[in-house]
Amino acid sequence: MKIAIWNVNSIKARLDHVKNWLEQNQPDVLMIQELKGLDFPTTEFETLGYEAEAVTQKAYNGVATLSRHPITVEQNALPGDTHDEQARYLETTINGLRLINIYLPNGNPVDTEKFDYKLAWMERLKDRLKELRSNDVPFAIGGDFNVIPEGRDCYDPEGWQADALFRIETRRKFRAILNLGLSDAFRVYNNEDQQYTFWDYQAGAWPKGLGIRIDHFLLSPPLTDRLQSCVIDPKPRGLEKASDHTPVMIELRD
DNA sequence: ATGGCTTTATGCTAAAGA
Repeated sequence: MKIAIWNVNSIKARLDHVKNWLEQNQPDVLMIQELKGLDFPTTEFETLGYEAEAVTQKAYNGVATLSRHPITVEQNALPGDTHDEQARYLETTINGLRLINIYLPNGNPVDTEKFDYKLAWMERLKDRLKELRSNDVPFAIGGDFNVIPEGRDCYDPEGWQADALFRIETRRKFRAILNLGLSDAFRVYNNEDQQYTFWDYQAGAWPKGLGIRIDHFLLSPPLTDRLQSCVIDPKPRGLEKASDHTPVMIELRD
């Protein structure tokens, strides 16, 4: 089973890129982040053989899960705060697998409530995943975590130190989530440094190769044991009118 | 660079992203 993630930075602006990528890569599931609008083009994907479930809001955020197999929606918001209106979480069951699609808050600037919201969101996420682990529900969680796990996952660790994506508080929360027994799928078979999923639009970051790794799959133990590969596909970042993120895809053995 | 681009909003500038 092939499962992919991609922060598309507006599904409207990136529709053709996403359709082309689906046709070329044929994943069973694609979890999309940053839809950036209320409308989701469901029928465009049905034409390609994908069922779609989307959680959207006006202008910002938004996540959608596309699947060749039937989708059961388990949660369309992260439990733990009924006042949280932001469209960042979609938990589904597909082919008997619990697949969680997240767009974790950015958190900048760090001296504002945005950073507090990020850390609180990560704490709620840990609670939810802990619950699934306690109930022995195997799961894969994927998406834009807005977390640089280690210094080797960015081009300039010193320069990123004060940023919400690499602050020590952020990495501690990320580690606490991993310590539920999850694995960073990319690191199961790949020990290379400077492997990125995002390159800024500004300052020639893409042509200079200055990126960060912030889009991740975390797997619970039974799925880690089934992991065959986890690959970053940098090609879409080089297209005209590209998203600033590029897809990551895992393959699980039957 | 105190964000150099990019996108959404019912716009003619602001907000957000990372």
